[in-house]
Amino acid sequence: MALLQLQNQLKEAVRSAALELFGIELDQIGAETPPRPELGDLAFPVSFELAKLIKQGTGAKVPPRTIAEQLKTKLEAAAEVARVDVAGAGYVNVFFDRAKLLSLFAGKHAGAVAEAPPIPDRPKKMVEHTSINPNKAAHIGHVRNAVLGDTFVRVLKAAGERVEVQNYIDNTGVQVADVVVGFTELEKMTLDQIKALDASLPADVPFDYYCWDLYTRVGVFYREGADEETKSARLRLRSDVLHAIEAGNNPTAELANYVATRNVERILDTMERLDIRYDLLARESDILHLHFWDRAFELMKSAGVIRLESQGKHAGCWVMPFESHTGTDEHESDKIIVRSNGTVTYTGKDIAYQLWKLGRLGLDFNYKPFRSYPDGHVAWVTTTEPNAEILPELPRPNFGGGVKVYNVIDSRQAYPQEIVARGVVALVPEIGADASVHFGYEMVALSPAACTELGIELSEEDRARPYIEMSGRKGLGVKADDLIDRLEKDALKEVEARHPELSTDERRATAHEIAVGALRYFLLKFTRNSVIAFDFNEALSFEGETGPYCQYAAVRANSIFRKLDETAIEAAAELLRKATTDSQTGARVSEVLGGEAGTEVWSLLMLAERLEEAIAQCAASAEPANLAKYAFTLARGFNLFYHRHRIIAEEDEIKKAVLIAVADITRQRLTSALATLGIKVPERM
RNA sequence: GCGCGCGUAGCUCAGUUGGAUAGAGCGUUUGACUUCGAAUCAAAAGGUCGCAGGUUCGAGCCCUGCCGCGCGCACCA
Repeated sequence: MALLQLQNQLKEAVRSAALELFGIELDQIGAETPPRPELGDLAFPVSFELAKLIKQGTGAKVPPRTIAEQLKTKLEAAAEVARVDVAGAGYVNVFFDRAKLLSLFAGKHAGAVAEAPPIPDRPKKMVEHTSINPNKAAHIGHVRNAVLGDTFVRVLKAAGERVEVQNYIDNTGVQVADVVVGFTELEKMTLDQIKALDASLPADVPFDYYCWDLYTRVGVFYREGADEETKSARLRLRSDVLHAIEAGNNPTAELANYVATRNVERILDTMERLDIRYDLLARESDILHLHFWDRAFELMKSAGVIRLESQGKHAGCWVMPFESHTGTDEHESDKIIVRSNGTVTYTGKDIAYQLWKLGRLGLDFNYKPFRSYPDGHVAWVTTTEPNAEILPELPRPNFGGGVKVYNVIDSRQAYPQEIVARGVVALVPEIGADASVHFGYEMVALSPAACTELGIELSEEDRARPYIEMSGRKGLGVKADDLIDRLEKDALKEVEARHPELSTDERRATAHEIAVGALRYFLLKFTRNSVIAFDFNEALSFEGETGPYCQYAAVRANSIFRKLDETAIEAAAELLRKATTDSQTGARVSEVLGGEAGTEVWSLLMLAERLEEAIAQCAASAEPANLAKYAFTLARGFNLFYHRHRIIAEEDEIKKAVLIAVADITRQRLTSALATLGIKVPERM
């Protein structure tokens, strides 16, 4: 039995006791962990609520402590419960039978949490993340998006959900058009020349890096060094390119497609370094050419979700009424979906796409494989070509049609996201208002110190700010690959100093895992709505509350078991099982787990056993930082335990068995928690 | 102007649907490697939880007002 089951059992006991004693039906029973282990293993603050309900029902004022006393006797009946205390103003504190619980937990292979198989009939959840404009390299702000999304996917999977991961490719946007203008106007290049350039670029300036610089140069080209007439001619150039891309089937569109696809490939390479993968790349050009919008437009018109304005400043536009934002003189409250020139806005396209994700559009993409990962997983991409996917050896999954969609998009887009969600729910009310979730997060900004380090000159105004926003347009930002390279270099230096006996490949692999652990943890330890003011020292640290700290704890634990006899774990479990029948052994185990030192060991076990709870809570709250904190707390607990006890040298057989069991459970749970965060545990570090 | 978010230790941040003595990391000071790995551990110092009211057995958390900061409010994507 797992701890979670035991908790649920006790909650049921509280529920039936409340019904029996007071005739009150409790719908939700809160159970919490007491602030200090001396107070117990599980606390029910339920007496306070019952006191309130009794007063409401009968008018009788019953002190919470009196209620708690009555609940106490009911809970003490459970076999796993050693005793129950009433504490404070009326807490019901449960103390478990430590020896009994340890014997229940020991020797099992509990590490399978991260690979919990999805339940096949489970309705599918969709997570869209990354969605970087494919016109330049990814920066750390993009990585925050991808790491949050990928981690949340892992959390959902660990909680037994079926999940589909999508990456939206806006390959027809102005950003791509800008880079195309850069190639054709600034570089005067043809598609063949671009391909030749791409093939000849040095390793330290890959295609997406080249585009990064070109993109900023185009920005300057539009804005500076020319008279107004020339500038507006240049901007016309941009909109001509944009239209050509949208229309498709012309040389400009072909060139743009090459640029976008190459950038997507490079971005996927970057993400793969961080163990981030996708099931489907959904391209905007395909949404356009397969007429998803036309269908959505018809649906919206016939449902009366949008209306055609005949007068006012929005005359000729199709708008969606949006009353929650009161209109002012400057800003209308209605949201334009179709412009007066007949073109659709981004929001309109997004509604169509969101409908498809939820299986409510009545149209589908065509698909073809885009890339295969080493383990055989395939990321597919949408296409307009019919039957493109017919490859008998590669069965295609069914994409789309989820019951719930999480869009990982930064919180600046809260307003457009709200409109999309409302539009969708207005069209298909039966899916419910919570089918579209904006999984928002704050941006990664640069600290003034980071800017200085990057050699970025700041204006006086910017220097006074707490942080400076990154900008792809201005080329202001830390490229993801650069940061990963630097982390790997730093980690490699440490590994080389500590483990000269390892081969070059092993050292490099270890350094890579440490670098990934450091970066992923750094981006996950902040809650979603906290702005990360990026600081190199903090991000490059391997000490304190970091990924490597957590990895290190697991590595140390593993090294104990590498040195122990292979049968030690099973032998320890056997001895602990004996303790449940043999009263003398049982008393000794209780003694080892008692007292101040024993309570510390016991607390670690309790914490480790709360992994499922932590994952479930993380899935429900959609806050990956919760799990990151849990992993760190568990690692910290283990490091203390490690320091206090010598397992291999322990002479007391019973104590050794207890220590082995607790250390084994802890390392399994820690490894599992880290895996769910996308962090691996190296052999040595 | 309206909407959203934030304000907690010197700094960066947590704080579990309102719950017990508000917690971490970094930094500072001090101590611990002859032991299963010191990327570690222990100890100390550090708080008017922005301000003022309110709700109740109980508020960092909920409500109201104010102050400060950030973001958003396009026939841009």
